[in-house]
Amino acid sequence: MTQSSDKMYLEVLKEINYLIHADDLKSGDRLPSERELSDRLDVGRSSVREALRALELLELIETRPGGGTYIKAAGGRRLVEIIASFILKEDKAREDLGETRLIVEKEAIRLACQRASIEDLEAWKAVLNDYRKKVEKGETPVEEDYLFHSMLVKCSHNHLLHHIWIPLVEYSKAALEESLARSGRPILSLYEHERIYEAVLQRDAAKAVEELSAHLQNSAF
Amino acid sequence: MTQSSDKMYLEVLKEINYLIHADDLKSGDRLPSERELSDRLDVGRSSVREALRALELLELIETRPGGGTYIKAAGGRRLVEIIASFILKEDKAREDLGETRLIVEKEAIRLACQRASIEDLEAWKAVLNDYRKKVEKGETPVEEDYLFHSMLVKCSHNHLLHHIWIPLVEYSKAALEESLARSGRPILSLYEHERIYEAVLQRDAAKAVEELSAHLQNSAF
DNA sequence: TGTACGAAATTGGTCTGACCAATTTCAAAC
DNA sequence: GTTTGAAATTGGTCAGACCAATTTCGTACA
Repeated sequence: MTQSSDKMYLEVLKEINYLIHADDLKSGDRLPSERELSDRLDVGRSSVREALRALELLELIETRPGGGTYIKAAGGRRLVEIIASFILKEDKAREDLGETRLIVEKEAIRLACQRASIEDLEAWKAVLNDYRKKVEKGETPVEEDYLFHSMLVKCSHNHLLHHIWIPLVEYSKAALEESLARSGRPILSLYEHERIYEAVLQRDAAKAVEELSAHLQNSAF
Repeated sequence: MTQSSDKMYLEVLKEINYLIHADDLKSGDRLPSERELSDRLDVGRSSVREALRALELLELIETRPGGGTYIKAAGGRRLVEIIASFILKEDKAREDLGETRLIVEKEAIRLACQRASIEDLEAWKAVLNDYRKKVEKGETPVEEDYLFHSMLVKCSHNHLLHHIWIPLVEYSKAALEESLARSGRPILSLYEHERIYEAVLQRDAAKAVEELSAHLQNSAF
């Protein structure tokens, strides 16, 4: 543990990562206790905790007092909030964000046209229906809008693309809320969502991309 | 400091974030010392350190022994590596990787055709020349191949896209080495690189995408 | 007055130990 | 076999010690 110039917590992270790969640990599996890691790696418990806090913030692990430390399915939402507050102080970053989101969603919808299963499309339709109900009640469908786009990217069946997309859309949340708060925008957005959905249902990639691009532009993100 | 159900380190993160915004701190600015934060926030120094380690891993801050803690320009490379190492344990993930890399590079090269500056193109040409020299010496141009593609994505002038691309290509490194080790592949790859570069020089997006796609396919990643 | 040097102070890095709350495990009783 | 309670284990927080690295400050000298 003294062979490297890295800080202890980084060494601990490496060992944890190695352990996960060596033991083929998956989401839900339990890591050794803090004290055991401390003994095993011959470092102080504080160093172990520092490493674990870093992983916890990334939502890669979950700690339960008295229960232990568990691997978590990769999420990243809180992480995104934190990064956003540091990053989005520059105008260039905002431009790149919008552009990158468009790139990811356009490619995702192309793949969705090939790969969306019947079940996918039914789940997506349900989300669309929830959106309509919200709009009819005069409420702002922020969460439903998120879910609509999330389904879109999930229908690509490229998990990595979805992971990349999540932080992108989180950054756009504030802009989305403003957009949907504009008079008449929710019903128009619903209309656009329906056209996007129909294009994917018809497996028409060119039309889907066209409708999606128009939608994102009209949303003024 | 005892008003919330959150863990201490999360409370500390919130306060640090508040401090940064309140004092309009920028990259390079110094945060209060660990001991000062500990006093100010009425928490143990360990809790402060746990919070700082989490931010450090995100490369949002930099700590210098004896010197203090500084805000860093947002990087994110290590972050992405760590997330990827957790995500990329599944076969499906590997398929998604190749596909996602193709998506990112194709979109990047489209943007490069619009945005590459004269300086960009000169730097890229220099990389291509290094590649040629390596091949003529009979050496395997692994690093030069990486740099060629990195330049390609940088010419898009979308920093975010480049950040996303880096881990994608890191995970393709092994496959790249195998590919370039095949007899005759380096010279062929050089030829393909030149055609890609020429297309971007001509600002011909369709041709650039076509040449790039063929190249990535021939590389058999 | 300006510069150089050394000591003191400050800062981050690591470890240990104490103690508490939450959970899990284990043994005994029924 | 089930239930209950005690003991053990686990994470959470804090304090303190001590070391290495850096910064600051005071003094001496030109």
